[in-house]
Amino acid sequence: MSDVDDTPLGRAFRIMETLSSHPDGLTLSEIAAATELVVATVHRQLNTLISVGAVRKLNTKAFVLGERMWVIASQMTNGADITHSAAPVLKDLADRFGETTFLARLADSTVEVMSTCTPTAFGQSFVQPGRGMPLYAAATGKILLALSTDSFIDDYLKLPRTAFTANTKVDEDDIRAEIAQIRERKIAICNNEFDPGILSYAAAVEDRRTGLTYALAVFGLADRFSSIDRGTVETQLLNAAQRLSLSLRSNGK
Amino acid sequence: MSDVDDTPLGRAFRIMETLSSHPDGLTLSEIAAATELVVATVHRQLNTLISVGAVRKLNTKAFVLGERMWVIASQMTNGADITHSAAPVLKDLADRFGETTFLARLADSTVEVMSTCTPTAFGQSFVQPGRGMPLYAAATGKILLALSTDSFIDDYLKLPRTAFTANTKVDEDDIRAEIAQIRERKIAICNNEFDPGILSYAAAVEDRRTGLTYALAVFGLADRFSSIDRGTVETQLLNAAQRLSLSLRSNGK
DNA sequence: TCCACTTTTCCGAAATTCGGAATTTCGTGT
DNA sequence: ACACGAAATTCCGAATTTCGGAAAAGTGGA
Repeated sequence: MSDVDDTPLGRAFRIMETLSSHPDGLTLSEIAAATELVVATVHRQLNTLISVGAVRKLNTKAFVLGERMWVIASQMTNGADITHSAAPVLKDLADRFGETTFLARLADSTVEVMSTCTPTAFGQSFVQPGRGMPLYAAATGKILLALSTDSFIDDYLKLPRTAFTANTKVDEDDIRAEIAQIRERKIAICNNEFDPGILSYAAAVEDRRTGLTYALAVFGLADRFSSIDRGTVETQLLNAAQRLSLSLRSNGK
Repeated sequence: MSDVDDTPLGRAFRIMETLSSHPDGLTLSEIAAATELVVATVHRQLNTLISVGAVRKLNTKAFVLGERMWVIASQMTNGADITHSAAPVLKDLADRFGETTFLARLADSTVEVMSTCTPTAFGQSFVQPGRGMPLYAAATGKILLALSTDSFIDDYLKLPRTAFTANTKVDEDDIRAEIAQIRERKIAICNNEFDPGILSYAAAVEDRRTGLTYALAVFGLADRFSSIDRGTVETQLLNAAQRLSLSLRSNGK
């Protein structure tokens, strides 16, 4: 529309802008009409946008913004949309077990806690949003590490480690063995390995829009929390993670 | 990095991706290093990105993602980040007056309520998230309309209007007069003009990142709510809007 | 099958980008 | 104030990419 938009990049942005307000996708001709661009141009632009991952083609007819744009948007908003979708899930889980729950992600080789939820009518949380937990000790760290690429794991394991408690696993072989197990069971457990006296479980949440994975975790004093059957916790947690993952698919308001 | 990224668009995306994870900005040479691109290329790309509004230059040294990207990100996430920042402000206001508060935006010529907050320990809300209110009757509608461009207002006033109550202003001159007043006072009031028996106040929240404006509103039964001094409500509301607007500047975690 | 519409392909002209190298500006220490 | 090294900006010919009208191919309904 504006004069500065009459450049290759400007046209690409006009298209992306149009797609951004149509989550269900638009067809080639609809995009051309909305952007006031020539059909052939839109067609070519869409293909280059697709080739860099900024746009995705749905059912051979509709186009939507692609993974690359979602990753950028997620970064820009600090994952606000995921935090948003996660709130009810965190609350549900917290109330179900009477323990603190939280959502975390990988950032610069450490765990960044994005949001937490304490069971209604209960004291304050042990984890504060922010970053800092290592990937080899806390449950969230373990699950995030286990689901990373092998090359990332290799690099990470070259870094030095600290034994936070007597239970902390610092030996590379031990950690690799646990990673294998976590990959199979889809659940990570941390019993007295990071914070003394604390037991926590974590499951992965897959964001299909960005390809990024997050960790959903429950967290409590071992004395109290270990009285709840382990299988029950795991099932509920996996269930919640699944639910959250699905709710991210079409970014339902 | 990838082979498909060796195209003009791919390079632009590499740069935007890099900037997305550095909210405080990066210098030209830092970007060049991070993206593994030649400095001259990054320099040129940044200029074209700036010319389309995708990137903004800070203090003559640092670059950050620009308005255009924020608008797109905001659209993609359905304003999740604003909703997120607004939550505490909404809650504070709601508790202060004991009335329902909400955040809304303009969408397709109607008001879309993004999130609501009822005072703690009180019944349910009158407004449900979703869309539908007209721009000439509800307080949120009025403020959003008043702050739109003149051409938008002209177009909008050509549409037909309905008198929801005996107080609804439907005459074009009346509406234009009120718009002028709202622009000056920065506050819109709706007393019994849309929902019968309801009094509401709305103020504008400016999102400097996107250039978009949102409406922050308080909402209550006229019988009860009108007992609170009008000046007090307006001051508090403007104050809250200001606070929210500032918290959007640097998207603090 | 025919028709109307949408999508894809073609292609020469025009615009944009690339990046090495030269030039200018900026920040600092003396 | 002056000099020096790093960062930013400008230059420019070669190479790549884009543009959009027009033709061809594909789609779906009557």
